[in-house]
Amino acid sequence: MRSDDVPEIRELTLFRALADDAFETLIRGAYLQTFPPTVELIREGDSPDFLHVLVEGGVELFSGWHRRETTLSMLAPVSTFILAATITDRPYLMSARTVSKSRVALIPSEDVRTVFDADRDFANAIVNELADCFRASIKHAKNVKLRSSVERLANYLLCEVAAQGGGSEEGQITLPYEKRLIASWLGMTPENLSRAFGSLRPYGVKVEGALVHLSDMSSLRRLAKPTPLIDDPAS
Amino acid sequence: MRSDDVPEIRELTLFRALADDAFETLIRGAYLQTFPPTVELIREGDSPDFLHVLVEGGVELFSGWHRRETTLSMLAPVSTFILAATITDRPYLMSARTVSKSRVALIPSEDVRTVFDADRDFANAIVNELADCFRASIKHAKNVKLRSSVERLANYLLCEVAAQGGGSEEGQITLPYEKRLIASWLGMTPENLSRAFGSLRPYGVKVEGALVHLSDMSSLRRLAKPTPLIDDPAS
DNA sequence: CATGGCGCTTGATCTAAATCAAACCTGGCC
DNA sequence: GGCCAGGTTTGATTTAGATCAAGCGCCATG
Repeated sequence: MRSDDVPEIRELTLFRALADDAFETLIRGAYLQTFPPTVELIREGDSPDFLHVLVEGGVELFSGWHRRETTLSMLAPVSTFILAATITDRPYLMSARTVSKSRVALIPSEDVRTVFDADRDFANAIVNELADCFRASIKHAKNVKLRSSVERLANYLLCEVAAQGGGSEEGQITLPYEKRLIASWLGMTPENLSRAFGSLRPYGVKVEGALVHLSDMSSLRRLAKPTPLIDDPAS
Repeated sequence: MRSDDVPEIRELTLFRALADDAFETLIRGAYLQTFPPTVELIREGDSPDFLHVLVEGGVELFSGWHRRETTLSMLAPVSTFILAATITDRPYLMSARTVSKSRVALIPSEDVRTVFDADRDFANAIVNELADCFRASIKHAKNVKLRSSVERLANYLLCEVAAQGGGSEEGQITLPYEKRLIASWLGMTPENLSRAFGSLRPYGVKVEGALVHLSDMSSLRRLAKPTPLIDDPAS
């Protein structure tokens, strides 16, 4: 494992409270690989041999069912996947694929479980991480079941502009993923995402490729009606 | 707390591995209440003062957003809610309401966190319970995003007949909840659920009130295409 | 036993989104 | 610099599901 990446991995909430020797145990048995885009790292149904850590790039968690496919999560560095499968040693429910050139650390699941048994702080961190994942999944289900596709897009844009340091009235974002991936995560087709962007034009939303300008966020908020119980990742 | 209920609560996976004194700590501070149907036990956004244990009856976990509402989970005895909120001490993301006369134990969240800090086996059980909740939520999101409403109903019936001890070709179930609640959980209106039942008639599905007869389960499976990665609660 | 309320079913209509097709645009590769 | 492939946009059409309305049936209550 390149020592360059270790500090960034150490700083992850999951690992931060770990005793040094416990962290060393995990890192010593891990290895790091760089993957080009569109490589399938995990296939749903498979056994979770590793806890993956995305160090650089981007990863999509998705699932398929008889010629249909949907995106369930989009991961940014630095983050782990899939802790719930690793800790319970049950088959992956989701597949994972790189969406851009990515560097991923693979930590053997057995090592994770060994340290989990031994290190109290790690157990605490795991509990909080699992609770966060579960809460994120509930928010996603609420988003999909309670809102129309235009409402989901509007709220997505408001979240993204907050994450990218925009103002409270105007802002600009660069979409972090291809539009067809965002469409899939939001539960719609790429054509429909395009039409949804179009229907937000009267609310001050202007699209130029991957660049999106928001010039009337009050108006957009009135349409979107954001709530921290769905839209705030930290809540 | 009535001593009648304590053995059933003790047998829950979450509490089974607890040391006797730790379990006593939880039970001593808890109290038990009986509620009539349609009582709101939890409101989303509120602070999680208690971990609830459903001892008898039924509870629906649901969420609302500007005049819209959806069911996110239907709980049967004996089960707990909402562990993720209790353990992280963050606001409830879902509301809970009784769907029939129910007996519910309320265990103070502080006691839960105290025992979590002190009892290693409890920490393990909590991790597994959270992972299970997260996995169930992923399966629900997959069901909602990947399947049509008829496919969701067909798979629901196949699951329910397996849970109620039906055969592999024919079976009969009693719907455990009102149809409008099942419709909400499956992500459709009551009218649409009725029509979905109707469109399953050619597949051997016959409805009489809350009683459902399945007389051609091979045919129904070919339509439903069940997969353990969505439909098996134990997988 | 009668009445009223709520859940469910059915019919008619509307709408949001998917599907299919075609054209355009952009970026990467030769 | 040109070409090609993939992503995106736009148009037309279809479809799944929602909405609205009305009627029926069942269960609980008086």
